Amino acid sequence: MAGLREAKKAQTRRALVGAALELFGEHGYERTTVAEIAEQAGVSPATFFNYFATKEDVVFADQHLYDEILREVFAAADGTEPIAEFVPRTVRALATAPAWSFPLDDPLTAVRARLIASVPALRAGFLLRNAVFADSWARALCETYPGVLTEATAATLTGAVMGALQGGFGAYSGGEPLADVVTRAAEYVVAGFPLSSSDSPSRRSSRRNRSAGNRPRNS
Amino acid sequence: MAGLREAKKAQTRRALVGAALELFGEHGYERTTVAEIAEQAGVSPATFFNYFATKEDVVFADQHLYDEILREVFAAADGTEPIAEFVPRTVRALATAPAWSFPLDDPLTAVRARLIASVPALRAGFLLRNAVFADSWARALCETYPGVLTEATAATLTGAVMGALQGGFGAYSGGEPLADVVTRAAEYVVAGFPLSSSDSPSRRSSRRNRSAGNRPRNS
DNA sequence: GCACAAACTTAGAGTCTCTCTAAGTTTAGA
DNA sequence: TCTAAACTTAGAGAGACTCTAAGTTTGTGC
Repeated sequence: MAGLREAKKAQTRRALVGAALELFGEHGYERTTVAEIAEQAGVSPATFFNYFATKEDVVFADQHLYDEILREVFAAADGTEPIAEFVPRTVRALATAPAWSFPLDDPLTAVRARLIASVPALRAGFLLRNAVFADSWARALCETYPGVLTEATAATLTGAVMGALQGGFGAYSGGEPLADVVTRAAEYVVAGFPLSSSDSPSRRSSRRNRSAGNRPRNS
Repeated sequence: MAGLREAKKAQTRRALVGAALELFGEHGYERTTVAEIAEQAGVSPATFFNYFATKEDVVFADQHLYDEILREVFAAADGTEPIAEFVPRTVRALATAPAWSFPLDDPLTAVRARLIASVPALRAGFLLRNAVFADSWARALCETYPGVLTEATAATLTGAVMGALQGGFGAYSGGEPLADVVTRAAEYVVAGFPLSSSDSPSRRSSRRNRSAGNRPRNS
């Protein structure tokens, strides 16, 4: 029964994340001290740093879940699927999986998104984590498609995809489901953006059908 | 006229940047204190924060020069050049202009590049500045090509281009001139990556249309 | 030259993040 | 129950950064 210690740790960790996001949402990130977070969670300030290396880390507590999704997608890949389809499919898997231990409709989820978008230090941390993620993504692509992709091309590709996701996410204003938006962004990156004047935004959907994913192969 | 004061300020600023990069290169970023930088530059620690808001800022002292290059490129643009050509041309302008007040062969330039690549805090700051840069780039594109680009598409595009540059730069190992590498990366983003097996990297220049897959593929 | 105003520099006190160490407390397993 | 490992904690301290008040230098009008 080695469960008691583990359960207590998970509980403390969760209490710290919850307390932090609550206080951040109420008073702002900079104006909330680690001491206040620890007090709200019922532990000492020293314990906070036992669970998170930095104050920033508490906002990205669940980042590692995306790594697992990536691992799963690549574990099921055999390198026969065209890269131009595999990459957008990977993006959709990342966008649709619930990689966050709070439910999507939890207020703290919204607080977290707003913090990352508005606090420069957190945005920088987010971008850094994404860049590291893009690095391992590129490495995995090279291993799954040996000979097809150079390291430089893979790094350029995954960097572009992550950049497109970030840019698209920043300009996202609701409406269309986010998973569709980011998947299309990935398709644009691998297959090219619709930029010629005859390919106006209003006709984008017809172009999208042609590009990747599922079928209508009516070229 | 007020020339003496300006000159002295510029001299102090330059002394601080030089002292900082020298000490960073010698002892590392974290192990160098602001007090040491100030002493080496012959001013008080308080003065350091008169010139730079943070210790990190001293590494990115000349970032604003890229903004000026972007402004110049867009000032000379009239919106008739195809976006698929204009964007890579912009990238080449950014890559070839000497946007750094130390010469390219100055040892401090190499120190700076190595620091940004190896110190997480600096890499994060670099990425944040790039993201802000991508934002204003997207805004300028929307203004130069009204009606052709939505805000979301422009943000996705410039995000992808910056991401591609970062990824390609990270995997850069010399050989080909860097300006060529990043310009080609931008071309990949706007027009699509050469990903099918018949389209090997060596003959990318003959790649013509931007459909997702001209793929004779054995699936 | 001289005095005044603005710009610039500085010391000092203080807050907060983060590190490290040593000591106390709790849990797992014999 | 006893022991060893894991976990928590207080306390001391370094260092980035802020703020204020005081000193110094520079440009301008006389």
